[in-house]
Amino acid sequence: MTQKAESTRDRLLDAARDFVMAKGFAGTSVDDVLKATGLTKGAFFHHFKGKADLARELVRRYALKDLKMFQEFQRQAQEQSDDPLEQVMAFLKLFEVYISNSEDPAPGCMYAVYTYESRQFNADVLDFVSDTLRQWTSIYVRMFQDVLDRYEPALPITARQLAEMIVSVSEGGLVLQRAHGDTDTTRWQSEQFRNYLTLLFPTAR
Amino acid sequence: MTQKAESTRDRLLDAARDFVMAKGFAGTSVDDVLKATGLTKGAFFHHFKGKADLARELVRRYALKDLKMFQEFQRQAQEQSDDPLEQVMAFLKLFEVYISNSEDPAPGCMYAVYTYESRQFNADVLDFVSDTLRQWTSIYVRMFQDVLDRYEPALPITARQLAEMIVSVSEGGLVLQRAHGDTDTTRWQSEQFRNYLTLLFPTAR
DNA sequence: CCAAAAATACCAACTGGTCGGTATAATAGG
DNA sequence: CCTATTATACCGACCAGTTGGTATTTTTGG
Repeated sequence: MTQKAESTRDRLLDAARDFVMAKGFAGTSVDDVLKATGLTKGAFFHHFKGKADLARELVRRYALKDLKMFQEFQRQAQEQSDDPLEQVMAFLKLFEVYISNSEDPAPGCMYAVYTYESRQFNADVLDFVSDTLRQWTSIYVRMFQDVLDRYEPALPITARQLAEMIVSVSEGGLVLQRAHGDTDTTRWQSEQFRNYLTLLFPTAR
Repeated sequence: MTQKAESTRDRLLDAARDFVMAKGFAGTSVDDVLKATGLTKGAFFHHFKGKADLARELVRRYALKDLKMFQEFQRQAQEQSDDPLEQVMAFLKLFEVYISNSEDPAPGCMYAVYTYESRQFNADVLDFVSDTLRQWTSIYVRMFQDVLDRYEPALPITARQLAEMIVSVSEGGLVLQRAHGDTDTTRWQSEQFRNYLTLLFPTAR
């Protein structure tokens, strides 16, 4: 068999992810996950020390996947152009396509779930979320720094400010998208942000 | 007595709000609220049909307060200037001050809590959240339409696009603010958005 | 105006069910 | 056979919600 069936651990994590993104972490019971996977307590507590351990592994796996995806987007953006601003634009477009093509009926960000249920989690898990968001931001910081190194902005602005703004816009877009049941609010917001960049760097092109 | 002590119902709602904003709705038990208020089951189920009823009343009260606050901000902004763009700027500044002066250690938006725990709530509650967010947006739409009626934007853009962007930025700012334990991320993001407006409407002033 | 009646507000104890978690037994693969 | 994995059975704590009751306030009718 070239492709082994999904491991029990991964089946548990996948099911847990779906429940957590729909009902929150506290709203997701271990029994929910077991019913969805057809497994039993024995399997669950063999793979996870407890529900808190599930929380940690869940967000760690989510962060790993996200990071890989962003690195892939960055790679594709870099091969599309040598211009740093065009690379940022390409990166954002890849992100937009990814979000609006999600087959998930109610996509969202797991970090947002964790931060809005913050008292459910250990400090180390919350620190991990905070750190990972900073890491996500710093990917953008590097990209925008390259832009600022080449082009003069129309307003005094730092790479960090721009990076934090697109992260913020993305998170907010996902909240609104979920609230309204859209598939394209986040993409729309990202496009708006690209408009802003166009105005900020008029010397480009 | 000129000022009656806070009603039992309001005490329950206040305590519930604090718990929900810290642990989520599913993570908040009725007993949590009762322990915090010193009340008992009898009082709770006298004032609310059940936990679902609490959810509804909680978000309705939140929306009412928010709406009043925004109307007050709008009133103050209008009396500060006759220029529609300056009014928007003043409104945003009032919002920024409000968010970063919040005594709440982890402020946030209740609508975000509800949308990220969406499967915990009845359809009518979720519809209410969606409608209220749209209402919030449309306050901005009216303000931006006044701006567009007077000034030519540097890029073709609609009032709705701008309105949805500032709502999105606000929601996202609150997520990041909670994640990092800041008090000023949201204010920072709103300032960025004002930069964008400055670039968009260069003919102003 | 006053007392009977009724509605309101709250309490303490309890119920059936679900929660996360454990102990142990069965099963399976190298 | 032996170890990793999964199933079964069970536990105490906690969950939302119910019950029966008691003050307190409001309404009503003579």
